[in-house]
Amino acid sequence: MDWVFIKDVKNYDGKEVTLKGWVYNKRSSGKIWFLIMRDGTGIIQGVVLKNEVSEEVFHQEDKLTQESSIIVRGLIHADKRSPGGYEIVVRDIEVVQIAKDYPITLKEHGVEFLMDNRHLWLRSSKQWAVLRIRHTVYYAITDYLNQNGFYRFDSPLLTPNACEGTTTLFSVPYFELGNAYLSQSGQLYLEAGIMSLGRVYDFGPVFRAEKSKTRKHLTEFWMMDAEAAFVEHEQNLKIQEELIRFVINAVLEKNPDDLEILERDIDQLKKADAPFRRITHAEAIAFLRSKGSDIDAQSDLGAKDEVLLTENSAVPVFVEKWPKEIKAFYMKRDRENPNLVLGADLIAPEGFGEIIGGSQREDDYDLLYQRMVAENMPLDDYRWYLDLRKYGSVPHSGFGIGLERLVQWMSGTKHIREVIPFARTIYRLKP
RNA sequence: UCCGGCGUAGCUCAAUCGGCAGAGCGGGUGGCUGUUAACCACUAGGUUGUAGGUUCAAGUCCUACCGCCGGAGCCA
Repeated sequence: MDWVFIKDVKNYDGKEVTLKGWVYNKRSSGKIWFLIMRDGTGIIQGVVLKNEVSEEVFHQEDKLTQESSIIVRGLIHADKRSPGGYEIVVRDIEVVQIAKDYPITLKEHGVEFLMDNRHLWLRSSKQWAVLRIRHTVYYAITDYLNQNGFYRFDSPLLTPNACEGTTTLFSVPYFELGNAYLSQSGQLYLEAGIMSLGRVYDFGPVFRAEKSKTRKHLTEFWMMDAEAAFVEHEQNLKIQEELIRFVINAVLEKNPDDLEILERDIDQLKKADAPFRRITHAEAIAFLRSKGSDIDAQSDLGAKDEVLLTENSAVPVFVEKWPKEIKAFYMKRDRENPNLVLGADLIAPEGFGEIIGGSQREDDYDLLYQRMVAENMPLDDYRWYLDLRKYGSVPHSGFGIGLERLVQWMSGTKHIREVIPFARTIYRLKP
């Protein structure tokens, strides 16, 4: 008898199969009982009839508890009364292990309890759906890049210094060399990579030791950094837009069931697959002031500002051309206005906030050097980075996507801790 | 780090003005042949976060501490 995955049972209508998985729920009614089981690929209802199975199998109902592991054999058939449209008429149930006192019920639970039991919470249907969407987003990003001439280039996670110098880094003892720091971005290394491979990306965990305490921050999160030689600001934005729209379409195509489990408004995602809006930072400030904000002209955008800027927009919004003072040292100056840099943040609609930060990079040795001196950066540690402007410097651009932010938006998840298997936040390191 | 809030059964919560600690879920026992977070009956389950204080009496009021949640800043 074939072992099949629940997602494939529709191909086995009228056939006997074996399913392997876990008890999700059960309902009994005297001489008939229903077994809801899941196997990682889907969920299906089993029907156990008293006069069609042995006494022993029928009385498994007494023993089976939520999340007990089981192997079920039976006949697949379509039935409208069954959730999912198919069910298995059970012939035999083999118990692998009986779960005792599984703590997470199908009722409501609090955040702290669920996070303490994250290792089990992952099995719940909404968490399962989010993880499947995360998988799609991850592979859609790399598919797009691989199809567009980007090579995967793995940046180091242990680094001698801050990438941007501003945020706090986690430090770890490093033999005789003092402290190493966990990377907060592989970008600078990617800039070396493009001089070899032309277009490169990395995709891995990065670390921020800031005591951020919001629904969009993690101390460990996954970032995809891409970098491309001879690509300037305009083309940089074009690549970003194509990539994000590629991801939207992948999720809509591959995860309709998951979006439904999450009660995600699919129309919102469909509407976002259209040309993105673009405004300059100065226009953003003017707009926010017209809405009653007293935001400073040299100010970064706060969470509320991001919401205001996108509240009437179905598509993501690029905010470009920022005052150089509030952006990183490596961003290239705007030829038309030396007080601005050619950077852009991409803000997702529906209040999900910034999902991409990118820029054209400064490729002029002297300008970069001056800027680094002005920021008191340890030049010795960045000699190699300056070298890139000495030996065949080219215009180039890049951007970084926060995977969890993007998954948050795609899945419509309110808090970022639910879109990564095991969230690391300021007050949580377990499980 | 700052501002605000919450800690009561395994879980989610209730407990009026300070006056006998309770319900649903989950567990256990029994019933039911098409259930959809099934339902019905019965049942076990408590150091009210910790330490002090006020009071005849504290889950409730006061102080400190601990834990957590939400938000801000910073960023992806």
